[in-house]
Amino acid sequence: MSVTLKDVAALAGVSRSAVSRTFTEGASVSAKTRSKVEKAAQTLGYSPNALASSLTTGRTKLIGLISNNFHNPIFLEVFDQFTRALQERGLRPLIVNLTDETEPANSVRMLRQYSVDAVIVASSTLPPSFAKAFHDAGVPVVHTFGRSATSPEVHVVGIDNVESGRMAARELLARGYKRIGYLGGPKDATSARDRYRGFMEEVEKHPSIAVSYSFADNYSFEAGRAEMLRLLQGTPAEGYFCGDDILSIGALSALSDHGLKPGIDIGIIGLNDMEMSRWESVALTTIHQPIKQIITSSVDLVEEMLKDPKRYPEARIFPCRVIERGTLRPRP
Amino acid sequence: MSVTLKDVAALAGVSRSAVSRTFTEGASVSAKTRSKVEKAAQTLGYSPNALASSLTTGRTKLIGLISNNFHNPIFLEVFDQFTRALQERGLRPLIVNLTDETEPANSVRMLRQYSVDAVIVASSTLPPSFAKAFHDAGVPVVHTFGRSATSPEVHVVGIDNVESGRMAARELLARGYKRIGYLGGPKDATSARDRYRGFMEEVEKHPSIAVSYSFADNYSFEAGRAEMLRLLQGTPAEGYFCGDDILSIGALSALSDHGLKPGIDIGIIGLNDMEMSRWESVALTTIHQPIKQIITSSVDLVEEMLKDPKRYPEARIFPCRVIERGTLRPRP
DNA sequence: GGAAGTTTTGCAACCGATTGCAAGTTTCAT
DNA sequence: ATGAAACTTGCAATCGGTTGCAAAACTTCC
Repeated sequence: MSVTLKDVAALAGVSRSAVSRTFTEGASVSAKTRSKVEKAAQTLGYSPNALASSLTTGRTKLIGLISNNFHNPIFLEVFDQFTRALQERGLRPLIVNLTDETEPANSVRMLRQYSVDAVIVASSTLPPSFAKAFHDAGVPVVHTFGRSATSPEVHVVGIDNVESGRMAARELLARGYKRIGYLGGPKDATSARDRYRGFMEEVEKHPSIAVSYSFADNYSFEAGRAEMLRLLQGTPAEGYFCGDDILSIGALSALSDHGLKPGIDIGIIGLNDMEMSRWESVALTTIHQPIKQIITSSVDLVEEMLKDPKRYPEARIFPCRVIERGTLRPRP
Repeated sequence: MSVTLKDVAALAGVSRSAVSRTFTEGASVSAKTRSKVEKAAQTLGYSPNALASSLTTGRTKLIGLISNNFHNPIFLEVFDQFTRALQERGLRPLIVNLTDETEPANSVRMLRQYSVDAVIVASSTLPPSFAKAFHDAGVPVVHTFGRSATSPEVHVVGIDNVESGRMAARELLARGYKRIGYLGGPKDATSARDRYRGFMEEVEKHPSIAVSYSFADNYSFEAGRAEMLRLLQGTPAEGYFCGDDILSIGALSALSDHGLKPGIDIGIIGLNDMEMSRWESVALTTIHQPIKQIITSSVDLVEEMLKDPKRYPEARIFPCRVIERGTLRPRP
């Protein structure tokens, strides 16, 4: 069927080793054989079977990319960045869509069957234990957007979620909001909990401030909208920190239903700064999470681990910053 | 390092063949050996190396998934559906992000190196020749969202883009718009051209109707917005068919800048019916493209091709229908 | 020209599985 | 108990490559 090493060797009149060597970086071949081989390979249309070679080399260049955020548009950006960053380095993403399950066992088994060189868990909602399961199975792993504090056994790249919560609280307070609220992602997501913690920590320094909180069912437009609609049935706060831009946009939609103007009637600050938040019709004031840097750094880290799988675990934390748009009242 | 067939065989006290056979469907093993092997495998934590077995079986269950639409949110839905559908059937998506190139040679080579069993080209902008390159290289291929008419050599699953153009035109005419326009995707995308063709074909039956057209730079919010802003500098038409929901949403944003109300001042009809179009703040009237059915059918087709790689090429065309929301004036 | 040093080459074993074949074991009817 | 038929099993070759090792082929230098 397809053309193999042997065919090329035969045509070029050399041994199979010679052919193998012309296709492996830094192997010893004379210019003469190399050119003979290359010509033969050319005419036969040969290209080496990466999977076969992985058998002996132990490297597949396959990287498992696991996620469960398929309803948050930010993830398209994340996907785009990841696939590109991996491709640029000659690595191949093998996707796992975890939409309905959070049990690592299956994914671990499957990814081991395919001998992935490493795994990237790209999710802010999966627990550290999920990533750790790969580590325990001997698979190098990076948890991007993961929780840093409590997972010393696994590489984590992302932001300090607690600090981002504080930052949001400070921002709302600086704008003079007196009754503020946290509208977070799903209660069991580490990111939602950490942001909550930071937010509360900061607010509690100011006893005069009234604070409330609630958690949406997941990081999605619908969940954000539903939660804000619920809040609007009672007495809403003056300003909200929504734990993610997509929640914010859902919340904005709820406000609009009630004829409320964001930034005027009710303040909203999000987190992520996704493309959509920049749209003029959205103009969301938000905390910028440096997605691109986080992803590049994650892939860098993956490469490091390919060289040294026992690399000492590390947390790479990137700072966030507030992006001023139109959904908070101006600072006084 | 990792535990292999041999280790299990040794522990279970049987030959390697016996182990292999207990792990392959429908092979001949006695209940006794099977249980011995399973126990040994259990204690060792063995699971077969899919790549090694692919060497002899010639099947990897790896499916190349190629796309270039990483700036259209619809693609997140597409991605979600594809990865799930493949997973459910025990197939593994190997992603290729084609953002900057349209030259098939590289992708073909790479995917052949990884011995993918088949390739799915998920793009409405790549030409039929792109998909054909895989066919020519002997790789089974399905072009999802591809152009059906002129590519008899490759399986295509999608909609009839020409007909969708006609449908849009009929809808605008039925609402009594007298000056209508097509705001399409990139000029070199087959989908944009076919929709244009159908649109014009239908309009030309009505000589009294004034028609105009233009093409956005790509299928993105920014491109749609930019193009509509440009149109608004002159004398815009009364109703537009935007060749994709994301273009429509970009266009809506432009209208809003000019204080124009969609459905009242200017009509907009999109195509796709993506999640976002259902958001109350968007409420886009659009032509529903049955994404889920298209994707399921594509993966079905992939499975068929695994059984019979020489399967006679087929176009699977799914009907669309208009979804009435708020961006067209009501039918009289 | 020849010794020593450096490169290049092919052989053969190996990576982790599968599978045709023949020998060994069961089953079962007689 | 016997023989034929049906299952199981292990051997050994194979899939498409890589790589350590020793032999062969070049260089270099005197």
